[in-house]
Amino acid sequence: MTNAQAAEILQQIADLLNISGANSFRIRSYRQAAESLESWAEEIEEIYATQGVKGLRDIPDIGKSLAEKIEELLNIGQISQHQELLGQFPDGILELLKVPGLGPRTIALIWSELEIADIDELEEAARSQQLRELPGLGAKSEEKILASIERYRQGMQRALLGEILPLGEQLISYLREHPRVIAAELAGSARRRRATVGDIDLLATSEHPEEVCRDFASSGQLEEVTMAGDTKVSGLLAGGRSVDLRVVAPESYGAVLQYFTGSQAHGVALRTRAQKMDLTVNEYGVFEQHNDQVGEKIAGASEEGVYAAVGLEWIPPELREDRGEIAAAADGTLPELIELSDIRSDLHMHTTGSDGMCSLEELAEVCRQRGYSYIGITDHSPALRVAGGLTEEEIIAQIQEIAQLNERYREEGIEFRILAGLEADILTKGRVDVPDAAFEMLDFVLGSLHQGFSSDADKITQRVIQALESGKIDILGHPTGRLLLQREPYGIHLNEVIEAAGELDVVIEINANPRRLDLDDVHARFAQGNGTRLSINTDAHDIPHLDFMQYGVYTARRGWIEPRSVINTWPVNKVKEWLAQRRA
DNA sequence: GCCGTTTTCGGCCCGACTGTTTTCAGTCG
Repeated sequence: MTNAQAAEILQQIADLLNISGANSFRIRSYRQAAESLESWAEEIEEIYATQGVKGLRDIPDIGKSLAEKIEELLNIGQISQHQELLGQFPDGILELLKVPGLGPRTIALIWSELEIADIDELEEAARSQQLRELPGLGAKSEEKILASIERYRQGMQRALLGEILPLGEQLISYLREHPRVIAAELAGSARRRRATVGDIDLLATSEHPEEVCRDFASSGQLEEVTMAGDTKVSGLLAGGRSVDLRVVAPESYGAVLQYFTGSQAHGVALRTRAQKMDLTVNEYGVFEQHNDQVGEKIAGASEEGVYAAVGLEWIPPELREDRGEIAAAADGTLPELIELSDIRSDLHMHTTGSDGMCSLEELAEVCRQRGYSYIGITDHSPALRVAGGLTEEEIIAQIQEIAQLNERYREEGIEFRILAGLEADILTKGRVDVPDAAFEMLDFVLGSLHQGFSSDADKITQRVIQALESGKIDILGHPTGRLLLQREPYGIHLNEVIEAAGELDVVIEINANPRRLDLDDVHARFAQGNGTRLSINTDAHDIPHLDFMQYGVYTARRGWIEPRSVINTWPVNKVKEWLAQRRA
């Protein structure tokens, strides 16, 4: 039972309680607990095994009652309350909540009055005009529900940040070029750089919002406009991705930006704090408040001002997930987050030697021009034949080629070095696929798992830790094998691996490929807290992939990572010393 | 159901929009 699976069950309980009309604060408790579990790096199974129920209660938003429910879940695999709730409603009812515009009250109504229990029955009832007979629903509601069902069935789900960010930035540059726009910014989860994003939220400020809205709606940027008002435009891009634009006056820009960047949990925490200071925060600004009387506005034009008004330092968007950032901003202990400009090298990339698209020399030249001061070449090891794994002779030949290039840089006085690495497969029983003679000559080895994903978590964990203990791995590559929106991570007790890596002085990679982002933010933060070092690498197989570095940095920032924890912010000599120490 | 700068009991974020209503409930972000 993983934390994510337990969180999913708590969310389902919240949904079912919602439909059954339970107290809304109670429902919120389940949701907050679910989110808290998802951002908790230690596994509940392990916490419970070592510390019992008491350990579970140390997780934020888990109290006596929920700790006992999680205990039940861990012991017998289910929660009786969850089963009872499931028994009260038909199977399709939870899916109804996914239809936009359809909420728990309406679902409860149509279930109790018409026994509608799934989307097909709902569609039928709307078409045959049965819904308008119910209190609070009319002909318009039927139309809206039919349109929503159609949109839901088209199935526009979340997409990779790597796909959304370029689209969002293109829309933002359109807005910035508009003569009436003073400033424009991407908001929502894209601004927080979440690994996956749903809708694209855009904000702009202007003295003439209605003109900006009108022009944006008719600009052709949107394939379809679904709503066009004086301050708000909604629509769909070609392909169906939905976009919301809001345009506000300059005096509210900071407040709106704060408001629509989210996350929801961060906003709630911020406004709760404001309340205690006799202030109220909304999307227009921060206002004084005495005995429910809203008074003078004290901030709103800038985001910095909004945070300052409630006694906080400005919080970088990547941290706004209610994971302790408000307390840190109040104490002045926010982390000095890593930035792209701190990165001096990329230690995971492939050449035509294995399955890459360009030669060693070409790749090195491009990296040098990008401003890196060194790189690590890591083609695949012999066992990975499908990806053109190098033979022992080929590895040695590549090491010699690298030595020649480095010699040339030295002669020409160029401050750039190539480290000879290998992406070695971690084989069964923790054997590392690096030939002995090659190992002696390589600068470093990056170890990765490419096979045997389906074996159980205990075995995979054991296998990886054995590989780390062999001393042959300097960096552990993409440690969970996840492919976002596509393949779940293989079962592995990641925090055990992170702790072992910390003890053995092995570095863990944040793979920057937007499809991977592996380690994720939550575990990266756990690693930093544990003193385990990290390395942000692109795993580039072609020149354009070198741009993935930004996504790795975003993930690190979401994990509160500071430059000191990331070895490829170090100068090359420090990395070499560290490697020499390991070999010794 | 959680939690404590006012609290171990009594609170718990805020406003816009929509459709159905004559003053509001439901949904969303």
